[in-house]
Amino acid sequence: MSKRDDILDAATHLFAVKGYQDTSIADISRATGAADGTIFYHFKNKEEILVIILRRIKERILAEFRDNAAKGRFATGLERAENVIRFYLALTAAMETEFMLLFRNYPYQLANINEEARSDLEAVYTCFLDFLTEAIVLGKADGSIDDLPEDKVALVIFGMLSSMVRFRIFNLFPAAAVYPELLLSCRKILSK
Amino acid sequence: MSKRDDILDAATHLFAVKGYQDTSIADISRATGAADGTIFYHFKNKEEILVIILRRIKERILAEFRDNAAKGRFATGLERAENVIRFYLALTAAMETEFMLLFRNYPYQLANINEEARSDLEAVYTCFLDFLTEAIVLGKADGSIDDLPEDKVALVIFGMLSSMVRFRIFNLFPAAAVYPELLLSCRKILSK
DNA sequence: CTCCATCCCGAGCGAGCGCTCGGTACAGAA
DNA sequence: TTCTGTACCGAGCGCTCGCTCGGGATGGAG
Repeated sequence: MSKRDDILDAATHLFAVKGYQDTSIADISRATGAADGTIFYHFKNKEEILVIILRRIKERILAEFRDNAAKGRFATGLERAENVIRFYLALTAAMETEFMLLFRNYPYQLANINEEARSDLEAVYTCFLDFLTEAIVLGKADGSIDDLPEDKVALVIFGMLSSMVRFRIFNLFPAAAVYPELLLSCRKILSK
Repeated sequence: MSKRDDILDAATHLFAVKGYQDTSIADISRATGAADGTIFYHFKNKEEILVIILRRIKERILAEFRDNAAKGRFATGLERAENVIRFYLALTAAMETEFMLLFRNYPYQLANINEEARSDLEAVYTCFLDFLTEAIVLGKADGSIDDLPEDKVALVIFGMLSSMVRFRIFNLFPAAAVYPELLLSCRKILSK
């Protein structure tokens, strides 16, 4: 493992757990054994570290979603939609640290002033919303899903899911215990 | 208006819009015309400003919810639940700045090390959840709401609502356009 | 008037921050 | 062997931050 990767991994963890602003360069160098100077040899500044981390996260999430979409075969649009939902929940559990970072405020503040960060964050959200919207369109066509504006319903469901994940990751509520009701609620919203 | 209130108002706005960490004492003094020293005459440190702001927000939100509950008369539990939901959406619009602050990460970080902040934040969430849970229990009894664990369903609905409000407040998605579908979804989840 | 409390001011402190820069170590090419 | 490029180090610079402190203005009580 190269020092550069060490730095990215440690920074990902620290930015997620402590937050970007509360993580100093000294924190990262302490966590990696690298000197301050080494960090600025590999990255032009602190902001660039976060931008590159967001890029890595985006690429991994998009790849995972494409993988999942490629291997699934479903009889109805509703089943496809439920697969996307369950996959999102599983992915947020498997990539807990990464989603913790995505659920923080700072990346969105950065997105306002950094074009790369903005497009990467957008891609992550669009990815899930697109797959879900696509499934809803199929379901409306085959009659398994209620006839409602697909992008709006997708956004409502996305909000519901991401809130539960946020609650779970930040230990605000025992949200994992609610997953059965969560899936049931999604089914109620989608079906006629 | 006393200088102390000026400081609290300006700090509320700045903490909400820029974030706690990105707001310096100098920012607050510039916004109020008060000197740095004046701020530390009224508050023992920067953290205390936020703690007092959270206390004020909690008290106002709890009062609003109690007001709403006191004046409402509803035939069914479902109608009562829908009133709570609509009231939450109206309140978040009326107190946009305050909810923007509540949706930031820092207050929760603070809650981990400050008992007052923790209990105030908890009270805000418990307030909404309690009113909604109560309505669901009534609805289950009178048959207007499906027989599901009331606290879990309340949490799912709360998540859905708060996500949409967050999307709207931070301009992430055009979430206000989704409010009709949001209410429809709540009804679908609650009814049999 | 004096005295005291309250409110406010702003220069300046020490600490911590992101970042620079002169330097070292070492591997492979010439 | 010398040269060159890559990786890494850590002292320290310049700056901003939260916060302190000595003092000034005002107003009511004695």
